[in-house]
Amino acid sequence: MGTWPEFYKYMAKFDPLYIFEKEAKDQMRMVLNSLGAEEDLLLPGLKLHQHSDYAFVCFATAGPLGMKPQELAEKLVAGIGDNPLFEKIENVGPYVNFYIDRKELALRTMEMVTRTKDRYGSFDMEGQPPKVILEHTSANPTGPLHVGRARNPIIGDTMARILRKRGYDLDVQFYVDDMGKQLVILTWGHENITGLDVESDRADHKFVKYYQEANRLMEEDTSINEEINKLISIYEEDGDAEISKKVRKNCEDILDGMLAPMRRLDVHYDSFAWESKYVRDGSVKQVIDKLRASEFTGEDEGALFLDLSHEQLNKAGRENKLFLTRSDGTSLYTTRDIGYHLEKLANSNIAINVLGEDHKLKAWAVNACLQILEKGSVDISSCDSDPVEILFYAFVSLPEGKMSTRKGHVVYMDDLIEEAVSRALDEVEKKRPELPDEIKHGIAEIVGVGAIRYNIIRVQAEKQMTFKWEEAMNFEGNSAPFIQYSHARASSILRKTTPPENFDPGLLVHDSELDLIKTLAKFPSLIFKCADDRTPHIIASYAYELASLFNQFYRDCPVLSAEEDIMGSRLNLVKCSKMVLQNALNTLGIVAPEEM
RNA sequence: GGGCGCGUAGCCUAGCCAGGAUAUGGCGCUAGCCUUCUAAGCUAGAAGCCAGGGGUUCGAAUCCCCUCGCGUCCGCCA
Repeated sequence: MGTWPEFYKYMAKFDPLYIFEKEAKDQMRMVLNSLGAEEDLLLPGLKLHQHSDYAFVCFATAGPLGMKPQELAEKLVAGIGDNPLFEKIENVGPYVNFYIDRKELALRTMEMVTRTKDRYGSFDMEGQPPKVILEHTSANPTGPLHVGRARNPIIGDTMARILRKRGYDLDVQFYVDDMGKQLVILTWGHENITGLDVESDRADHKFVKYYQEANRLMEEDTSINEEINKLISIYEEDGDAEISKKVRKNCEDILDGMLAPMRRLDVHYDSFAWESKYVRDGSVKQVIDKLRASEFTGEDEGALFLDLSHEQLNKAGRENKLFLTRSDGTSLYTTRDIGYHLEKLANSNIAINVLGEDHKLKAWAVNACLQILEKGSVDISSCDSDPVEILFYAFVSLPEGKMSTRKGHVVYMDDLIEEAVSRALDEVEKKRPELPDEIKHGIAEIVGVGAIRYNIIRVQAEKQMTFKWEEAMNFEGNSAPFIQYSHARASSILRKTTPPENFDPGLLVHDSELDLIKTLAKFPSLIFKCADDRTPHIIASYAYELASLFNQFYRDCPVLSAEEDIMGSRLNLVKCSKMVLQNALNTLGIVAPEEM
């Protein structure tokens, strides 16, 4: 990123708060230096804080300087003196508090929002941006996506939007598992089972029934079991072009069906990686040969395994072998995944996967193998040395227990979306009966779908969730419709008058106005941090906070009835708020409606 | 049995990585606010041994150790 002043100029271009933070730090550094502090003592406590805009906590620094914390705080305040960027800099006991000059902040923030519009909160990388491959969803193409799986695409797609705003060159990939047994089983079912009630225009819904029935038949009839197993090995060896073609066709159809609810949720993929490719092109065989030659693997009746009892791999557990091939030498899922990831690493600077917590061991093994293949040794001491970065999420369960297609304990995404949109439509009918039907349906779709995305993304990925209809359908309080409603309110004001080009931000002096501006200012630095920390759920909190502050402003500060100068300033604040609400919602993949 | 993750008011949840000043919001509950830019909104109130116990520290929801509870994995399945 270059030298410090260059970085400063870079950040100041995108983040209106940056100059204030830098100035506070520079001032602190200057005074601390004059007091004889070492460089590493300077800034342990300088951060955003509830009691002021920036606060420096003096405890850690005072001791080594031979001062009492409060004494240091007083010296700092005296040494810094007045500063045009800050309204006031004062100490409260051992704390030094910086209060940003609100007029200065309003000016800079509103200027930046007005100028950059939908790019506010987006960063450009300097030079060639790093290439990131983000893999998400990658669900087995056997049937419709259910709610238990829904966390993956929503976390993935939101993360993708954040990384794009951060400026990365992003490729979002869906890894299609077309080598597994399930596809062959389901293809056999489709060819051989008749009389099944499968009316549906969606391949995923149709095929899941053949899949379930074929599984049942396999269990009760050994001859069918054998027949299908034979088919599986023919397919794996690509021994019959006709069979391969059929399986691929079914896979594509199911995949297309599965992605229908994703399209409705505005979840996007840039490319699809087909598992079979890595078997057919020989890369999996190369992986196997190379791993077989390494000191980290062993063989058990011809089956290759990763030896987890090896001192560098010491991963405890009852079973210390993680198998990489079958006895007949054919590959297993994990091994093919390594082939895929080798290609990924070759084509990217950063590879990120979104995975359920059940994949932890496998993901760990893939990373270990990638290290073995790359450098012949393994470092499992920290995730930082992992070639592939993983975002894990905990499962969504139903109140009655785990979601299971087999037991019928499932809520499909399609049903969830249908229900959400239908409930949203009820609300629109109640609240806006005068609107034409077409508009009502449009709003219901936006609101229902938004509510689902929001309720899934708002919770930290690694926390377990229990799916409850009442919560998923929440249209008030901490929910997408709450935020959308604020946006609609802002739009409604702006439909009535156009904000003047020239206005005085200094007229915005009400606490509600100032709090709102401060929150508008935080958006870019938040995107930056959420991108680097991989924490998409924080954007949900932010959007809610912003909407809430806009609603308070809406209550406290009449816009259209205000005196002309003030109206001009407020109209511009509404315009900026609308813009940032829209950008925040867009980051969450949620549509910002003009009315609702 | 072992690995990994989670545990914050009746319910859901932020903060935890980089320890500091009265622990963030929502749902629900109680009491209010629509002749005024959309009340899917706003205001006020009650409600917390931050799972439990030790430790480190001037200071711990946050760091370390132990215990308990929940989830998940430990297939020549994917």
